[in-house]
Amino acid sequence: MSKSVTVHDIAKLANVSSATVSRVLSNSDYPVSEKLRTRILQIAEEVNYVPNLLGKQLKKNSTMTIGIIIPSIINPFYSAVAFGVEEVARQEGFTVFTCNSLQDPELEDEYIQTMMEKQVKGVIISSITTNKEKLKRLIKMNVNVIAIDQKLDEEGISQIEFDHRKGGFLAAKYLQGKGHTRIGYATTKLNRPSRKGICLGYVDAMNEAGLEPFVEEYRSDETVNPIFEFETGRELARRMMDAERPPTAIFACNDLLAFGVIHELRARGLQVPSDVSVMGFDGIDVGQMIHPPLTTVKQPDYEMGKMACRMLVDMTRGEDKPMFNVTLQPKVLERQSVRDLNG
Amino acid sequence: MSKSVTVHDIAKLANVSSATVSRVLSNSDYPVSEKLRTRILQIAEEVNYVPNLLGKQLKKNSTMTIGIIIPSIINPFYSAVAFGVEEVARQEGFTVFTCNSLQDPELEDEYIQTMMEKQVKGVIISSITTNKEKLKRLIKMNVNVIAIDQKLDEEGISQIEFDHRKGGFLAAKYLQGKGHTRIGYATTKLNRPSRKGICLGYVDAMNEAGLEPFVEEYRSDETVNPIFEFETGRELARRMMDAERPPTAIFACNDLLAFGVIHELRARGLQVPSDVSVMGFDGIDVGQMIHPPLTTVKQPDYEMGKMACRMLVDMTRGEDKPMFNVTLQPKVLERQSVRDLNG
DNA sequence: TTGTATGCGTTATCAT
DNA sequence: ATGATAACGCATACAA
Repeated sequence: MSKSVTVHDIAKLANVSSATVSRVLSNSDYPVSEKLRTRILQIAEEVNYVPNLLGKQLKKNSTMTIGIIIPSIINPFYSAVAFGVEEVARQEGFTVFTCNSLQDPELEDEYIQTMMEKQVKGVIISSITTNKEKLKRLIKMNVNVIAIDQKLDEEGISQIEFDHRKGGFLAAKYLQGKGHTRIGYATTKLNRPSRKGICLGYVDAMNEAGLEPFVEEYRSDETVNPIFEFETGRELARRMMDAERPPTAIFACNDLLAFGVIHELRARGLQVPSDVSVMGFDGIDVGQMIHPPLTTVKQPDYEMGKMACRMLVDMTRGEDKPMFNVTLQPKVLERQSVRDLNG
Repeated sequence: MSKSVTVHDIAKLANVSSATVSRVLSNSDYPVSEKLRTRILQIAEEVNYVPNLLGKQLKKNSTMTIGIIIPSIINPFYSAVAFGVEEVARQEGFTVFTCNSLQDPELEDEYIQTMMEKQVKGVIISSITTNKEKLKRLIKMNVNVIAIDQKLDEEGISQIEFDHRKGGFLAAKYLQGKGHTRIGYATTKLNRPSRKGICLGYVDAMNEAGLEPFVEEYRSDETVNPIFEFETGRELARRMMDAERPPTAIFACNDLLAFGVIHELRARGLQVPSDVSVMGFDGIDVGQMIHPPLTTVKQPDYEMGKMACRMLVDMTRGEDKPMFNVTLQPKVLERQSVRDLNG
């Protein structure tokens, strides 16, 4: 446990000032003679010099780190987002703190606080709190903030939105196009804008076609566990198929839920899609690994992460920060879980 | 973009010294009169004081941050590990840098370097490089290191191992117990100890039973993409079923691969498990969401993450660091993808 | 081209 | 109980 070597140590060894050492080792464009430069580099190499970024960052008042706050890295959707974020962060020389808020407002605020204290340059957040005080403080502290997934109407925050409503609309329209008229929507608690958006879009499409919406909502509060989503899907499918007029197609608010729906249908001896069609939402990878491959609405998770980080990095660079929001568009991923009732 | 407020600012406002302010705001046990304490706390509150951890950490030469280096957060197995790590880190007041090495030795070394420079207290790593020089430097720098998943025989590194070999053995034995004699093992490239371990265990069990091993290896180098694993599974299943004596049971080196195997079998009109049985390895959550629910060998991912972080935290505390390794034991998760050929 | 000296925000040591 | 000051490791304004 040797004390770590500093620029001063190297300065002594090289018989130069620490300023010169710093200039060399920090790749400053400040002129230093080749002779000294090589000598210093050599010594640094020999003694295994490792710069202490704490000192540098304190001095320059700038850390090359950002934070990402998401409900849970276990959720395939968010892990794809995080992967995208990290990819461009790495390319740009940033390191990223990953924070799982577990959908707990207190935890979320706690993490925001920590990010401030650790002096991150930016935060990418999927926020679920209703009280945005902490978040406003973040912005006041000159930390760049980008909201993803969950809409966040606060001044000074750029958004990467996803058009959930249009996604819901497209899904219902797609099912209608396949000849379905009795289309159910299975959703977890409608307590978040994204969920409401999908539902609204679905209802729009049903109304537009003169069809009666059939929404089944799981009211107990959600957790962060993929299996919970799966089980919720089973329960909702149960309820819907026990209804007086069961649907011929079930549209689920996310893919994991759709997996549960399919599971329950099969348990009842129903075939997907020949007996009942199922459609998901999100487009996670495993959707194409199950049987039947899940037709779903693609929400570009990985790309969303990359884009968010790209915007963040740009913001940290440009002095004049052009604020703008991006709205990503949904796309139907046509696979094999929907039956065509036409002809 | 107001300059952030420091202990000195507060000191001025309260007409006290910055030392006193620091003592109060850092919850020091150094005695400060109640009068001053409350006044300082009040002012800090009013001016929205946010401590700059950079200064504190530089001074104390200790950051409450750790790093986790894994191949890819997109892989459900590693995201579960990361989730576990983050959970206990949070409880213990640590923040975690998440790093995806993408199985690239250079990237891995780069991240190790960054972790050193950022002065993390510990690193949890699933290392795939053969050259462990950088890692040794880490240890010399007094950073605690815990190896997970991939074995790492270096002095000063604690390991959380998983008994892959026994896992492979158990799987083969399980299939044998169900009456299977022609059991194939489908694996990605056998270039990592963990994969070799599973294979060895499988071969052990086959030999022990006087059965002929049947290993099909995908030789091209793997990537980090779950879909790649899936496709690999399809390809391997194709090869195995095209063999002269196709197996009645296929054991895959991970669950995603098993998904691909099942997919390919179905594409050939074969039912799982009535025609061919399939067994996976890892026990990721989605395994129970597909059809049929996948029988597999559980590798305790989440618990592994928690345990690794717990050990790490303990190491950062205790002055005398008791080094020890943990070997987690495999367990067969009996679900419905294996047919019982007996009676 | 090189060196000196100061400060980033914090805490710890030593006086008072 | 409180204050003055130095120090953590680094980068930079200024002097030489």
